[in-house]
Amino acid sequence: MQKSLRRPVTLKDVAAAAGVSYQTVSRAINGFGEINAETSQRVLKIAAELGYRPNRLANSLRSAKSKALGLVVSDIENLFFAEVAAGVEAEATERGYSVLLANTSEDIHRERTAILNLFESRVDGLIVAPAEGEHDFLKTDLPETFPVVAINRSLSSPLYGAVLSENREGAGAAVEYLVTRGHTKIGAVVGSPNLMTSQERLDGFRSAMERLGLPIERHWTAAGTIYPKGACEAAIEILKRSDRPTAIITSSQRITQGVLMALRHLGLRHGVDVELVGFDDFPWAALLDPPVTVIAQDTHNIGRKAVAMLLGMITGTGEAAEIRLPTRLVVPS
Amino acid sequence: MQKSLRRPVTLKDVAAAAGVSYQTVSRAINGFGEINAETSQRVLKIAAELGYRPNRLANSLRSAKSKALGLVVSDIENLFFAEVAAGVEAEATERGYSVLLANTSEDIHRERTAILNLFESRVDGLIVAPAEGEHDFLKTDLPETFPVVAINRSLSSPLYGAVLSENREGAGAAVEYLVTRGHTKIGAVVGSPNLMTSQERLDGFRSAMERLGLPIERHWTAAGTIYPKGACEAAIEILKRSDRPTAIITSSQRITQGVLMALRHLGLRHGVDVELVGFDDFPWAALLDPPVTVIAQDTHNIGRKAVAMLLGMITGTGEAAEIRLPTRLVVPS
DNA sequence: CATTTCTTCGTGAACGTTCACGGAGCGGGC
DNA sequence: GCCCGCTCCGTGAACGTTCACGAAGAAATG
Repeated sequence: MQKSLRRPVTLKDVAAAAGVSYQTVSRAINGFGEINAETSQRVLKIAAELGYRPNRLANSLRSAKSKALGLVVSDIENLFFAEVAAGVEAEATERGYSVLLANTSEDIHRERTAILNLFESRVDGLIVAPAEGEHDFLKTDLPETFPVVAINRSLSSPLYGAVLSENREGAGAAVEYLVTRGHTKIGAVVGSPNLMTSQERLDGFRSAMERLGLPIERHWTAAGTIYPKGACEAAIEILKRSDRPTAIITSSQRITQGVLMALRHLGLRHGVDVELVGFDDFPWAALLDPPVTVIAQDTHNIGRKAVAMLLGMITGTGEAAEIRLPTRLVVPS
Repeated sequence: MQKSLRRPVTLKDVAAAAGVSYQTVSRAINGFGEINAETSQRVLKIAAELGYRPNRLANSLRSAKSKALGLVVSDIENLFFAEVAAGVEAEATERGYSVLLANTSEDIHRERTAILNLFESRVDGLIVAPAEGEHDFLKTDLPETFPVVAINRSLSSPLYGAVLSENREGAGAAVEYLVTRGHTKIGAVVGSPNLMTSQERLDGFRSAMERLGLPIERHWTAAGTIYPKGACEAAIEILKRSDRPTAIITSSQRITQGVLMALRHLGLRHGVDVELVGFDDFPWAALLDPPVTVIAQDTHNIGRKAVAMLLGMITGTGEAAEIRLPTRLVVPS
C-alpha cells in the first residue's frame, strides 16, 4: 500500500486513522500487552491499509537491541565463505535477525575498520572469519562482553566462540584414503604457516602418516600462500623433484587450484601421475578429468551453528564455546 | 578503550567529561558547525580516551538517512553473485555505506519478505538480483520513489535502475569465435525461458547465427533450468541425437556445469567431441582438460556500478538508467 | 450503594543523535 | 559610549519507537 505520503507511515499515523493512541497501535502490532481483541483486529487492519511498516531504527534505539548481526568474512569470493554466508543468512533470517556483510580481503586493517563500523551500527553480535594477524584490537575496541563468534579460524580468547571443522581428522581421513589406494609417498601443500587451518591440517596429516608408519619427507610438504599462485609455486618445488610424492593433500580449495596449475605446468596429470585430495568441496571437483577427491567441510552448518551460538550469547541462554564440525570425504563415483 | 562501562559511551558522557554541552561534542565529532579549533581537539581527545563510538541508529533515526543499503541476491553461493557482492561491498564501504545482505534462493516470496525486512531496517536503497516471477509487489510495498537498482536481470519499470551485461554481444562473440574454429553446427543451452538473461543470450546467439548465414536447428537449442541438473537433462536431449551439434553455447556457469555433466554421462569429451563456450568465468575453467572458453562478465564492476547508480538516486545527483557492461571472451592459452 | 478489582487504554519520559534556534562574549567602527 | 557583527557555544525540540506508569470504566464484592 504505502499511500502517496512522502514520509513513511508511522505509529502515530495509524493511531490517528484508528482513533486510538499510538501506544495501543504498538500493542496491536507487537501482540504484546493488554489489548482488546477487537481493537487489535481493527488497528491491524488499518495499519495494513495504510501500509504501515515498523521503523526498526527507532525500535532498536529504544530497546537497545538491533536484531542485526555482523558477518565479517575474509573473502566472500571464496566459495567456502559464500556457502558459510548462505548458512548464516538462512539461520539469521529464520530467527528474525538481519545480516550486515563486510569483506576484508584478508586484510587485518580492513577487518578492524569493518568491525568498528559494524559496532557503530550497533549489531547485537559479530561472526568473524579472522584474517591473518593480531586481533588484540577486539579487546580494546569492543565492550568487554561483546558477543563474537569466530569461524574457520579461532580467536585466541575464551571470551569468543568458535565454529570450526575437524581439521586433523579430515586430513587424517585423506591420508587413510590415499593409503588404501596404495600410496605411501604422500606430500602436502598448505597455506600460510601461521594460520590455524594450515597448522591443524598439516598436523593431522603428520599424525596420520606416523600412525600408519609412513615416512614424512620434509621436501614433500610446503607452506605457500592461501592464493592459487603461491600454492602453485610451492607445489612446483615439490613436484619437480626426482623423488616426488605420488599423492598430495591440500589444505583448501584455492590451494587445490594452485596444485592443479602446477601439475599442468609440469605436464603432469592429476589422478594419473599424482593423486590429489583437497580440502573443501567445489562444484567442479566431479567434472575434472579424472574427478578430484575432496574433504568437504559442512559449510552451511558452520554458518548456522555460528549464528545459533551467537544468539545464545546475545540472549544469555548460551555461552561461548569451541565446537568442531565433522568433515566428509567425498570420493567421486 | 571502551571503559568498563556496561553501557556504550554516548555524546553526553563525552560532554560531561569535557565540561561542554553534548552539542559541542557533536560538532567536534562531525567537524561541522562553528567550533573553536582548540575545543575541538580537546573534545576529540577525550572522546578517543573514552572510546566513544557514534550510535548510528540514533543518527539514522534523526537524520532519516541510514547510510545502509540492501543487497538482495538470488543465490549467494553462485560465484557470479558472490563476485558481484564483493564489488557491492567494496564500493559501498568506500563511500561510507553499510551493506545488509539477503539471500532468496531464487524464491520470489522470500525475495518479497527480504525486501520488506530491508525496508523496515530503513536502508536508503536496494540492489536486487530479481528472482523469477512477478515483481508487482515492489510498487505496492515500497514508497513510490524508493531507490532500487536491479542487477543481472532488469525490473520492468523505468523507476528502477539496472546494471546488466551485454548479453547479446557476448553470445554473438561466442558464436563468432566458434565459427573461426571451424564450427557451423552450433547449439545452445539456456536457463528458464522467461528469464531475461536466457532470452537475450539466446537472441544474441540467433542473430549471430543468422548474420553469419548459419542454420539454426531448433533441436539444437534447449531451455532447461538455471540449475546444473535441469541443464544436464536439457543438454542430453540435444547431445544424444545422431545429428548433434559440434559446439554448444551456454548461458551461465551452472548450465556449463550441467552440460559438462551431460557430456560425461554420454561418454563424450568437451573440446574433442563437442566444443563448449560458457557464459560466466569461473576459476576452474582453465583447469579443465581441455580448458573451457568462457564469456566473462565484469562481475566486480556490475556491483560497483550498481552502487554508484543507487547512491546517485539516493542523493539526487543521478537517476535510474539501464547500463550495460561489456563481456569479455576468455580463450584459454 | 460504596468499594475493590480487573481490563483496557492513554500519558510522559526515554533511547542518542541532529536541527533550528538563541544568547553570551568580544572586538571594531563611528 | 553605543551599536553592530562575528565567533563560539548551549537549549529545546524532534526522529519513531518502547517502557513505566496511571486513569477510566465495567464488573464484582461487601
